[in-house]
Amino acid sequence: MILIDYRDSRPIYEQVVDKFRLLILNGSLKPEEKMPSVRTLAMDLSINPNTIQRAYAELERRGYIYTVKGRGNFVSDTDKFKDEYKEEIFTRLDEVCDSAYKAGITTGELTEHIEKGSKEGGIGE
Amino acid sequence: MILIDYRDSRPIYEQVVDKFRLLILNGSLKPEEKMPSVRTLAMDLSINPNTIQRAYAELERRGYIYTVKGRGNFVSDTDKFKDEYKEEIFTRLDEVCDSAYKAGITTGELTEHIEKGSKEGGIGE
DNA sequence: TAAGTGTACTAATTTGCTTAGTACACTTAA
DNA sequence: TTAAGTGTACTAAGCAAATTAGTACACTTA
Repeated sequence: MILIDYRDSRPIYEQVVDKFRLLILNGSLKPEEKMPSVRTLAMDLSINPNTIQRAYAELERRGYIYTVKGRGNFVSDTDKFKDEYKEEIFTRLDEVCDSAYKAGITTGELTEHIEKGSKEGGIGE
Repeated sequence: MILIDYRDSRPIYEQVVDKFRLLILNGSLKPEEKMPSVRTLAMDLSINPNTIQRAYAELERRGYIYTVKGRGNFVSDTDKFKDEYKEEIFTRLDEVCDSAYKAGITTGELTEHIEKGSKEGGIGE
Protein backbone atom coordinates (compact mmCIF):
# COMPACT_ATOMS: atom_id res chain seq x y z
CA MET A 1 0.00 0.00 0.00
CA ILE A 2 2.85 2.37 0.80
CA LEU A 3 6.63 2.20 0.70
CA ILE A 4 9.32 3.59 2.97
CA ASP A 5 12.21 5.39 1.32
CA TYR A 6 15.28 4.73 3.40
CA ARG A 7 17.29 7.30 1.45
CA ASP A 8 14.80 9.89 2.66
CA SER A 9 16.25 11.54 5.75
CA ARG A 10 12.86 12.24 7.24
CA PRO A 11 11.67 9.96 10.04
CA ILE A 12 9.68 6.90 9.06
CA TYR A 13 6.55 7.88 10.97
CA GLU A 14 6.52 11.19 9.13
CA GLN A 15 6.76 9.49 5.76
CA VAL A 16 3.90 7.20 6.73
CA VAL A 17 1.77 10.18 7.74
CA ASP A 18 2.44 11.98 4.48
CA LYS A 19 1.81 8.99 2.25
CA PHE A 20 -1.52 8.19 3.85
CA ARG A 21 -2.52 11.82 3.92
CA LEU A 22 -2.05 11.98 0.16
CA LEU A 23 -3.82 8.67 -0.45
CA ILE A 24 -6.76 10.01 1.53
CA LEU A 25 -6.82 13.44 -0.09
CA ASN A 26 -6.48 11.85 -3.52
CA GLY A 27 -9.44 9.65 -2.85
CA SER A 28 -7.38 6.49 -3.20
CA LEU A 29 -8.59 5.76 0.30
CA LYS A 30 -12.26 6.57 0.73
CA PRO A 31 -14.15 7.66 3.84
CA GLU A 32 -15.08 4.77 6.17
CA GLU A 33 -12.49 2.57 4.52
CA LYS A 34 -10.48 0.53 7.01
CA MET A 35 -6.81 1.33 7.47
CA PRO A 36 -4.36 -1.57 7.73
CA SER A 37 -4.03 -2.64 11.36
CA VAL A 38 -1.07 -1.29 13.26
CA ARG A 39 0.52 -4.70 13.63
CA THR A 40 -0.15 -5.82 10.03
CA LEU A 41 1.30 -2.69 8.48
CA ALA A 42 4.31 -2.89 10.76
CA MET A 43 4.89 -6.45 9.58
CA ASP A 44 4.47 -5.50 5.92
CA LEU A 45 6.91 -2.62 6.18
CA SER A 46 9.27 -4.50 8.49
CA ILE A 47 9.21 -1.78 11.08
CA ASN A 48 8.16 -1.55 14.69
CA PRO A 49 4.43 -1.33 15.54
CA ASN A 50 5.20 1.65 17.79
CA THR A 51 6.30 3.61 14.75
CA ILE A 52 3.04 2.92 12.93
CA GLN A 53 1.15 3.73 16.09
CA ARG A 54 2.85 7.09 16.19
CA ALA A 55 1.95 7.78 12.57
CA TYR A 56 -1.68 6.80 13.10
CA ALA A 57 -1.92 8.93 16.23
CA GLU A 58 -0.73 11.90 14.19
CA LEU A 59 -3.19 11.15 11.38
CA GLU A 60 -5.99 10.97 13.93
CA ARG A 61 -4.85 14.15 15.64
CA ARG A 62 -5.05 15.89 12.28
CA GLY A 63 -8.47 14.47 11.55
CA TYR A 64 -7.64 12.23 8.62
CA ILE A 65 -8.62 9.00 10.35
CA TYR A 66 -10.60 8.01 13.40
CA THR A 67 -10.22 5.11 15.77
CA VAL A 68 -12.66 2.55 17.07
CA LYS A 69 -11.10 0.61 19.89
CA GLY A 70 -10.96 -3.08 19.24
CA ARG A 71 -12.03 -2.61 15.62
CA GLY A 72 -9.39 -0.50 13.94
CA ASN A 73 -8.67 2.82 12.28
CA PHE A 74 -10.90 4.21 9.57
CA VAL A 75 -10.64 7.00 7.03
CA SER A 76 -12.53 10.16 7.97
CA ASP A 77 -14.65 12.26 5.67
CA THR A 78 -12.03 14.67 4.42
CA ASP A 79 -14.07 16.96 2.19
CA LYS A 80 -13.40 19.72 4.68
CA PHE A 81 -9.67 19.42 4.01
CA LYS A 82 -9.83 19.61 0.25
CA ASP A 83 -9.91 23.40 -0.01
CA GLU A 84 -7.15 23.79 2.51
CA TYR A 85 -5.11 21.26 0.53
CA LYS A 86 -5.61 23.28 -2.64
CA GLU A 87 -4.42 26.35 -0.78
CA GLU A 88 -1.34 24.44 0.24
CA ILE A 89 -0.64 23.54 -3.37
CA PHE A 90 -1.01 27.14 -4.52
CA THR A 91 1.41 28.18 -1.80
CA ARG A 92 3.94 25.66 -3.04
CA LEU A 93 3.33 26.98 -6.54
CA ASP A 94 4.08 30.50 -5.37
CA GLU A 95 7.33 29.35 -3.83
CA VAL A 96 8.42 27.66 -7.01
CA CYS A 97 7.54 30.75 -9.03
CA ASP A 98 9.50 32.88 -6.63
CA SER A 99 12.60 30.74 -7.12
CA ALA A 100 11.98 30.77 -10.85
CA TYR A 101 11.88 34.54 -11.12
CA LYS A 102 15.07 34.83 -9.12
CA ALA A 103 16.70 32.39 -11.50
CA GLY A 104 15.63 34.50 -14.47
CA ILE A 105 12.75 32.33 -15.63
CA THR A 106 9.82 34.36 -16.96
CA THR A 107 6.11 33.97 -16.35
CA GLY A 108 5.72 33.01 -19.97
CA GLU A 109 8.19 30.18 -19.70
CA LEU A 110 6.42 28.88 -16.61
CA THR A 111 2.94 28.85 -18.09
CA GLU A 112 4.21 27.46 -21.37
CA HIS A 113 5.93 24.63 -19.52
CA ILE A 114 2.74 23.83 -17.65
CA GLU A 115 0.54 23.88 -20.72
CA LYS A 116 2.94 21.74 -22.68
CA GLY A 117 3.20 19.24 -19.85
CA SER A 118 -0.54 18.97 -19.42
CA LYS A 119 -1.08 18.27 -23.12
CA GLU A 120 1.55 15.56 -23.21
CA GLY A 121 0.34 14.05 -19.98
CA GLY A 122 -3.24 14.28 -21.12
CA ILE A 123 -4.31 15.72 -17.82
CA GLY A 124 -5.46 18.92 -16.25
CA GLU A 125 -8.27 19.65 -18.69
CA MET B 1 24.56 37.58 5.67
CA ILE B 2 22.42 34.55 6.45
CA LEU B 3 20.16 33.51 9.29
CA ILE B 4 19.52 30.17 10.96
CA ASP B 5 15.91 29.18 11.47
CA TYR B 6 15.72 27.19 14.68
CA ARG B 7 12.15 26.18 13.98
CA ASP B 8 13.41 24.46 10.86
CA SER B 9 13.94 20.80 11.67
CA ARG B 10 16.74 20.41 9.16
CA PRO B 11 20.31 20.38 10.50
CA ILE B 12 22.09 23.71 10.73
CA TYR B 13 24.89 22.78 8.34
CA GLU B 14 22.29 21.88 5.72
CA GLN B 15 20.54 25.22 6.10
CA VAL B 16 23.87 26.99 5.71
CA VAL B 17 24.61 25.05 2.54
CA ASP B 18 21.22 25.86 1.04
CA LYS B 19 21.32 29.54 1.89
CA PHE B 20 24.74 30.08 0.39
CA ARG B 21 23.89 27.97 -2.63
CA LEU B 22 20.96 30.26 -3.35
CA LEU B 23 22.98 33.42 -2.71
CA ILE B 24 25.54 32.16 -5.18
CA LEU B 25 23.04 31.04 -7.82
CA ASN B 26 21.14 34.31 -7.46
CA GLY B 27 24.29 36.27 -8.06
CA SER B 28 24.13 37.89 -4.63
CA LEU B 29 27.55 36.38 -4.15
CA LYS B 30 29.71 36.76 -7.23
CA PRO B 31 32.54 34.53 -8.50
CA GLU B 32 35.87 35.14 -6.75
CA GLU B 33 34.10 36.88 -3.88
CA LYS B 34 35.41 35.87 -0.48
CA MET B 35 33.21 33.82 1.82
CA PRO B 36 33.10 34.73 5.51
CA SER B 37 35.83 32.88 7.36
CA VAL B 38 34.81 29.73 9.18
CA ARG B 39 35.51 31.22 12.59
CA THR B 40 33.91 34.60 11.86
CA LEU B 41 30.70 33.13 10.54
CA ALA B 42 30.54 30.72 13.46
CA MET B 43 30.85 33.68 15.82
CA ASP B 44 28.20 35.69 13.97
CA LEU B 45 25.71 32.83 14.00
CA SER B 46 26.66 31.71 17.50
CA ILE B 47 27.35 28.17 16.41
CA ASN B 48 30.35 25.91 16.45
CA PRO B 49 33.07 26.40 13.81
CA ASN B 50 32.93 22.67 13.08
CA THR B 51 29.38 23.08 11.86
CA ILE B 52 30.37 25.84 9.44
CA GLN B 53 33.34 23.77 8.36
CA ARG B 54 31.00 20.95 7.50
CA ALA B 55 28.79 23.25 5.45
CA TYR B 56 31.74 24.74 3.57
CA ALA B 57 33.15 21.28 2.87
CA GLU B 58 29.83 20.34 1.33
CA LEU B 59 29.67 23.53 -0.73
CA GLU B 60 33.17 22.82 -1.99
CA ARG B 61 32.36 19.20 -2.75
CA ARG B 62 29.46 20.41 -4.87
CA GLY B 63 31.61 22.97 -6.66
CA TYR B 64 30.01 26.16 -5.39
CA ILE B 65 33.11 27.42 -3.60
CA TYR B 66 36.81 26.65 -3.63
CA THR B 67 39.41 26.81 -0.92
CA VAL B 68 42.81 28.41 -0.74
CA LYS B 69 44.62 27.26 2.35
CA GLY B 70 45.61 30.10 4.62
CA ARG B 71 43.54 32.60 2.61
CA GLY B 72 39.95 31.47 2.78
CA ASN B 73 37.01 30.18 0.78
CA PHE B 74 35.92 31.84 -2.45
CA VAL B 75 32.88 31.65 -4.68
CA SER B 76 33.37 29.55 -7.81
CA ASP B 77 32.22 30.45 -11.29
CA THR B 78 28.78 28.91 -11.23
CA ASP B 79 27.53 29.62 -14.75
CA LYS B 80 27.71 25.92 -15.37
CA PHE B 81 25.16 25.34 -12.61
CA LYS B 82 22.60 27.86 -13.77
CA ASP B 83 20.94 25.62 -16.36
CA GLU B 84 20.90 22.69 -14.00
CA TYR B 85 19.28 24.93 -11.38
CA LYS B 86 16.58 25.93 -13.83
CA GLU B 87 15.98 22.26 -14.54
CA GLU B 88 15.60 21.70 -10.83
CA ILE B 89 12.99 24.43 -10.65
CA PHE B 90 11.03 23.01 -13.57
CA THR B 91 11.12 19.61 -11.87
CA ARG B 92 9.68 21.14 -8.73
CA LEU B 93 7.08 22.84 -10.88
CA ASP B 94 6.12 19.49 -12.41
CA GLU B 95 5.71 17.98 -8.97
CA VAL B 96 3.43 20.78 -7.86
CA CYS B 97 1.37 20.45 -11.04
CA ASP B 98 1.12 16.73 -10.47
CA SER B 99 -0.28 17.28 -6.98
CA ALA B 100 -2.57 19.96 -8.34
CA TYR B 101 -4.12 17.73 -10.99
CA LYS B 102 -4.70 14.99 -8.45
CA ALA B 103 -6.45 17.55 -6.25
CA GLY B 104 -8.69 18.55 -9.14
CA ILE B 105 -7.01 21.81 -10.01
CA THR B 106 -6.96 22.51 -13.75
CA THR B 107 -4.15 23.76 -15.96
CA GLY B 108 -6.12 26.94 -16.50
CA GLU B 109 -6.35 27.65 -12.79
CA LEU B 110 -2.62 27.10 -12.42
CA THR B 111 -1.56 29.42 -15.23
CA GLU B 112 -4.11 32.01 -14.20
CA HIS B 113 -2.77 31.97 -10.66
CA ILE B 114 0.76 32.45 -11.92
CA GLU B 115 -0.12 35.28 -14.27
CA LYS B 116 -2.16 37.05 -11.64
CA GLY B 117 0.67 36.72 -9.11
CA SER B 118 3.30 38.00 -11.49
CA LYS B 119 1.25 41.10 -12.32
CA GLU B 120 0.65 41.95 -8.68
CA GLY B 121 4.24 41.27 -7.75
CA GLY B 122 5.49 43.21 -10.73
CA ILE B 123 7.92 40.44 -11.61
CA GLY B 124 8.54 37.82 -14.20
CA GLU B 125 8.32 40.02 -17.28
C1' DT C 1 -13.23 -18.28 24.27
C1' DA C 2 -9.63 -17.07 21.01
C1' DA C 3 -7.86 -13.99 17.77
C1' DG C 4 -7.40 -9.49 16.29
C1' DT C 5 -7.72 -4.71 17.36
C1' DG C 6 -6.00 -0.07 19.62
C1' DT C 7 -3.51 1.94 23.52
C1' DA C 8 -0.12 2.83 27.11
C1' DC C 9 4.10 2.40 29.20
C1' DT C 10 9.13 1.80 30.27
C1' DA C 11 13.70 0.79 28.87
C1' DA C 12 17.35 0.42 25.79
C1' DT C 13 19.49 1.30 21.48
C1' DT C 14 20.80 3.77 17.50
C1' DT C 15 21.79 7.58 14.75
C1' DG C 16 23.02 12.06 13.46
C1' DC C 17 23.96 16.72 14.79
C1' DT C 18 26.49 19.68 17.54
C1' DT C 19 29.82 21.21 20.67
C1' DA C 20 34.46 21.39 22.86
C1' DG C 21 39.12 21.38 22.57
C1' DT C 22 43.50 20.83 20.46
C1' DA C 23 46.90 20.85 16.90
C1' DC C 24 49.13 21.99 12.58
C1' DA C 25 50.20 24.14 8.03
C1' DC C 26 49.54 28.02 5.29
C1' DT C 27 49.18 33.28 3.99
C1' DT C 28 49.32 38.01 4.88
C1' DA C 29 50.55 42.24 6.93
C1' DA C 30 53.01 44.71 10.47
C1' DT D 1 60.59 37.50 11.48
C1' DT D 2 56.49 37.50 13.91
C1' DA D 3 51.65 37.72 14.98
C1' DA D 4 47.17 37.23 13.44
C1' DG D 5 44.08 35.16 10.50
C1' DT D 6 43.03 31.40 7.53
C1' DG D 7 41.62 26.24 6.44
C1' DT D 8 41.97 21.44 7.96
C1' DA D 9 42.02 17.31 10.80
C1' DC D 10 41.11 14.81 14.74
C1' DT D 11 39.12 12.88 19.09
C1' DA D 12 35.84 12.96 22.70
C1' DA D 13 31.68 14.07 24.67
C1' DG D 14 26.93 15.56 24.92
C1' DC D 15 22.39 15.73 23.25
C1' DA D 16 18.00 15.00 21.05
C1' DA D 17 15.06 12.39 18.33
C1' DA D 18 13.73 8.21 16.20
C1' DT D 19 13.31 3.53 16.59
C1' DT D 20 13.11 -0.86 18.63
C1' DA D 21 11.85 -4.29 22.21
C1' DG D 22 8.87 -6.04 25.34
C1' DT D 23 4.90 -6.16 28.17
C1' DA D 24 0.28 -5.36 29.57
C1' DC D 25 -4.61 -4.24 29.27
C1' DA D 26 -9.28 -3.25 27.35
C1' DC D 27 -12.19 -3.75 23.58
C1' DT D 28 -14.67 -6.24 19.45
C1' DT D 29 -15.79 -9.98 16.61
C1' DA D 30 -16.37 -14.63 15.00
